[in-house]
Amino acid sequence: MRQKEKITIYDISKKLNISAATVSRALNDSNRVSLKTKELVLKTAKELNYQQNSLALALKSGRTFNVGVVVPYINHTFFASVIRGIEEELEPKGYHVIICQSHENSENEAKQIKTLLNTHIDGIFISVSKTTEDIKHIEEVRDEGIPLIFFDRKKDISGVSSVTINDYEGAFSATEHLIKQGYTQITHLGGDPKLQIYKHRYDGYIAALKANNIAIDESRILEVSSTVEAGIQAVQDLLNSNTKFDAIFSASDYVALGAMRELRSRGLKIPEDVGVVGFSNEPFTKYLECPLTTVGQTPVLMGQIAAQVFLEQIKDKNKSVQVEKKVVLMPELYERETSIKKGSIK
Amino acid sequence: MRQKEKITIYDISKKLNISAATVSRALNDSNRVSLKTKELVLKTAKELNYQQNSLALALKSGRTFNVGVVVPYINHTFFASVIRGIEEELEPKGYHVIICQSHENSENEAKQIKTLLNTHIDGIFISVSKTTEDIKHIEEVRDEGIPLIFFDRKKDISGVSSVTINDYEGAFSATEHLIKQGYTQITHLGGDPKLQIYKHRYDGYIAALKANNIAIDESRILEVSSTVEAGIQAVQDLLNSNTKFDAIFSASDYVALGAMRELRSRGLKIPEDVGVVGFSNEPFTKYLECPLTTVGQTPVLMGQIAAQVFLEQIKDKNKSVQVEKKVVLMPELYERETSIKKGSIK
DNA sequence: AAACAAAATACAATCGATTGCACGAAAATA
DNA sequence: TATTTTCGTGCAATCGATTGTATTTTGTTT
Repeated sequence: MRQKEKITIYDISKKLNISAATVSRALNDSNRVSLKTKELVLKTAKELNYQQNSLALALKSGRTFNVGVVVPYINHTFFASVIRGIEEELEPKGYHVIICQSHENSENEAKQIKTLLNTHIDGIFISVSKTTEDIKHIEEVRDEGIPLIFFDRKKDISGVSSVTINDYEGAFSATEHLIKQGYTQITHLGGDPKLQIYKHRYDGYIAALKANNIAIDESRILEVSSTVEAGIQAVQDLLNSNTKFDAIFSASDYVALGAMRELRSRGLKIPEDVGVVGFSNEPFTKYLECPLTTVGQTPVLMGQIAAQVFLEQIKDKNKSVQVEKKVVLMPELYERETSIKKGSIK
Repeated sequence: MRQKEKITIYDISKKLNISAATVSRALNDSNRVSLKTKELVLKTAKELNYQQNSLALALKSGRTFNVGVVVPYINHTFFASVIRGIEEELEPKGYHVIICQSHENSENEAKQIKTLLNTHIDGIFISVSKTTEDIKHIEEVRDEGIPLIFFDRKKDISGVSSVTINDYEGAFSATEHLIKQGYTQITHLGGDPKLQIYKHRYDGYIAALKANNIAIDESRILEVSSTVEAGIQAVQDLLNSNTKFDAIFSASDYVALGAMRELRSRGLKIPEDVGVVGFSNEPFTKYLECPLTTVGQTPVLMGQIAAQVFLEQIKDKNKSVQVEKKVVLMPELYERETSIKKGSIK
């Protein structure tokens, strides 16, 4: 196990009989070093296979070229895809991405942020946990002057940038799509409105009904958690309470899947008897025998944009006033079979 | 944007009129500092909200408490889940996880490893890309004395630990399961044997047939890429060439799904006419109307074990001889509907 | 009270790179 | 030729913590 000894600027300086300061300047292409010396240093550096020690640089400069990403769980496709986007955008610029999981728990989230700050990251990307209400730990990041970017799940904090999708429009177009297909009694299986995304999806649903002069029926609106089981339960509740409906707009693909299961087991046909639209474009939706119509959120793009926002903030860091940037992406409706009545003309 | 000035041991030393060395020793609970001074320092540190500067420590000690993970793509459920396991195991020990993507490209992989080494990570976890044949960049990690752990996709390199699943057994039990269900003409849709995992799955398939005295028919064995389209194509090829078969064991869930699609569109019933078993337990497999029997790889566990192996190596680092550790996990067969003939007794 | 051992603390170098300031030499100006 | 610029380079401090080696202080022993 031969531990290769690392080459430093001192090794170069000794070999060339010049000072380390000059070596440093030469490597950084300072105009205070003669061309001859520069070339000599560069050549020697290459010969000795010199690699700049990023730790020493980080200690001196305060920049680590590391960024932190905090998400509830990294093995949820959506978050993993956003992270992919961030990584692919930042990697060419020399940044590394550190990942942290909050497990949908506000205290974990706060702790993760704290250790990230102590690791001297250059920026933080975060999608807040469902339980996060106290935002002190997030404000602290801003107050330390560390660039902070929300993605998807944000909180309204002045001075913090965010990249989200337009959940309102996504829900609106999904609902309107159902209406255009001839469905009129559309239920909404929504999520916890404490998360802005679910609130917006609800709003979009309501607005689409209003825009099409369809009365809003509160009994058709249920708040459920994002699981298959909750979807099954929701349809059971609807049917047992004799609520009439001919379509479901769910704020979650999992809930939509559960709903489909229950509808079928009750002998209802999709899309003939009931149309179904989900949200998120989870990978499984397109692999179903009857592929699920759903709203796609372009997560990789979201990550890329978030990374770009970060890079801009870094660049503008010397500027006196940090302007927050709010990017809102347009979701995309994937019209598949669960909402297209056979023989109907779109 | 008030940039909080960080408190250092010098601030504490000034305030207490003692040397920074003593402060450092007090904070590290050295027995060369009097109890009185220790308490005083600890109290003052808390008052001033002192946070140890991890960069300075890293520069001095050479340990960063960062580890790197290199995977083809982080938004593939399997890899994301392994990373989750690694993160959850290492986070309590103070480690941070840096992620890199190779995009299934050997050169990218080498580059990522190089920049990771330059970032002074304390260890590297890697699942090699499909195109990786030259392993110089991996040997370099070992030669630098950086703990290296392969997971799932490994290369045989002396002195490097690995955590894999027993693909052979997984394939064996999957194939035997089909045999027990009464299928005898079992095709294998395998992957590129350059990757050990696919070679082992192939071997397991062959062994199961032999163990059950079933003749091996080369025409029933196809090598395909891991996509739905390839699965469709494979079944078309089999049917067009009039190859007889009553079951499919696929080394990929995606290929299995494609195969199922094509079988159905040709009017063949699953599992009555053809049984199907996949590999990986991709999330979508259980959400299908006819859930797919598949071999699960316990990826989160794999990540946890890999992290444990790493922690052991760190602990043993002072030991003269580094022993490589090879952990092989047992896969789990999820028996679902695509391989269970109705009315059959398991 | 002197002598010595033990305990507590301080000094200074180190990890590797950057950078303000000083200094000498060469070049430009008077 | 004398004086001022310009240019190239070196010195030393700095980033914050650790640690081997003094040095001082305290306590014990005779």
